[in-house]
Amino acid sequence: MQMYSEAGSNRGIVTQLRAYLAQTELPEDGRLPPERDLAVALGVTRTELRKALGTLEAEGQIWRHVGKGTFLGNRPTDSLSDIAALAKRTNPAELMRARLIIEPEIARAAALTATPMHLAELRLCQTRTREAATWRQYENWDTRLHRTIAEATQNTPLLGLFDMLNSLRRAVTWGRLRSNPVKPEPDHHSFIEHEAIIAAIENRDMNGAAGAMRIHLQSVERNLLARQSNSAL
Amino acid sequence: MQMYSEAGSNRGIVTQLRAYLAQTELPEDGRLPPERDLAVALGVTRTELRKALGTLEAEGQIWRHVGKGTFLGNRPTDSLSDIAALAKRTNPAELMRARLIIEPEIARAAALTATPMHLAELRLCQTRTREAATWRQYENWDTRLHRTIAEATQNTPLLGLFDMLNSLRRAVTWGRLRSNPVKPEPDHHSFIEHEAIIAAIENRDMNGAAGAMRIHLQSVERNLLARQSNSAL
DNA sequence: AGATCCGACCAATCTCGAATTGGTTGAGAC
DNA sequence: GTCTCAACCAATTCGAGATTGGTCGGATCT
Repeated sequence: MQMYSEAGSNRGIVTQLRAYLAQTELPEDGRLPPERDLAVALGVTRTELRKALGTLEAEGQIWRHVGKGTFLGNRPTDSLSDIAALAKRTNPAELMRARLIIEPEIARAAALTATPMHLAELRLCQTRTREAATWRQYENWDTRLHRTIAEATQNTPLLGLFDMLNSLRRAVTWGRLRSNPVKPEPDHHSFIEHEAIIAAIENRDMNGAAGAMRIHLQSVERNLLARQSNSAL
Repeated sequence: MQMYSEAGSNRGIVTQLRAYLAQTELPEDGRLPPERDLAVALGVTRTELRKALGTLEAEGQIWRHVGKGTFLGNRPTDSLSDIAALAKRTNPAELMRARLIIEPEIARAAALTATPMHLAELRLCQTRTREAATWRQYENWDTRLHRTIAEATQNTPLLGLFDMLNSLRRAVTWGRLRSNPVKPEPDHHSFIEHEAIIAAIENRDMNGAAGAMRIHLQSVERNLLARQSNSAL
């Protein structure tokens, strides 16, 4: 707990610092010189300078970080898509909720913008998942199917969001082994559900695509929960 | 263009390599030894080994990258949320489409899960945007308002997606100056629209929140397009 | 001849220690 | 007491050297 005198030379140094910032050409990233150099340049003590910088920081004019430096403007959002950091603070259930919110809307958009090329790719993926000899192969084609839907939106940011969700999924699920070593059953629920999604996209049925995707993800969610509760075996 | 003989010793080395991969304990990340070491370990030439690795890569069993190494499994998706790279391949219009797809759904989820704390924060942001003396301040509180809505979903992955969209927005819009130096008008369209969003969330009206957010973003979009077409002035 | 082996080189990437930077503490000057 | 100064701390960045997959040309073997 520190009382500011606010009447001493502090005020003067703050204005001096403001003047410096106003007249000095800063580099691209808005970084200003290190405290040690800046103190010499302004002819003040580092202690004094730091007090002034503290004032400016409290005002939100600048932000500082150890090892990085002092910067002009607003601190960039910290949690910017660091997959690993994000994965530690979440869990499969929460991730599933996010997927249930996002992916149906992606499917809806895809129904509007998918090209014949995308439709052909979807059909290929569907065939390959049915033919898959191992779970590994199945998951590869399943992943590709879902990503093709995201590509079909022809929207780069949306595709980026989808990839982020996917990376998260891998990071969160990471280390878990699939309990069932055999290949997927021919009547695996995903086949029918995938078919519904693809059909809706082919028919330009936006609501249908979103609904089918939601049903599919809910089915996957149920499967996930069941597998978790069985893991005690 | 290279013709594979496919009948020579190549086949044998591929199987030898498969056996090695099957029986060897690989590190966590699925990385296998450098080609030079592996060639010695298997008692074959690097040229031969590389031919076999090429076959496995064509089959999708492994993937390689200069400086990194050779890895088992599928190559991780390249476009994994690299904001800067993503920003170069998109544009404000496309980004706006993505926001129109995602953010209403976030608002919908927020209406279900927002706590009194979140509601208070939203009210604070709304007040501050009205009081803002400069566009800079206005944008700070506007950004915080939208982020609070994302926080209100209490879903970490969803918040991560929102932050990614936000980072993208800053990166894409980067360098553009606001043409109007004065503070926002008291009847700025955002005030009413924000009010509608917050009210819907307070009333737990999920459809209302999603709709209000959609209307708001469409309004922002119109404003953006108008400003772009005026930029010739 | 033709394929193969071998060494060398290249560019992308990783590694890891040294330098830089904001934050903190304690002794000493005023 | 208050301020100054130097030293130290931990987070971060920087940079030279080592690694690694990819490529080329001459030597070697069949």
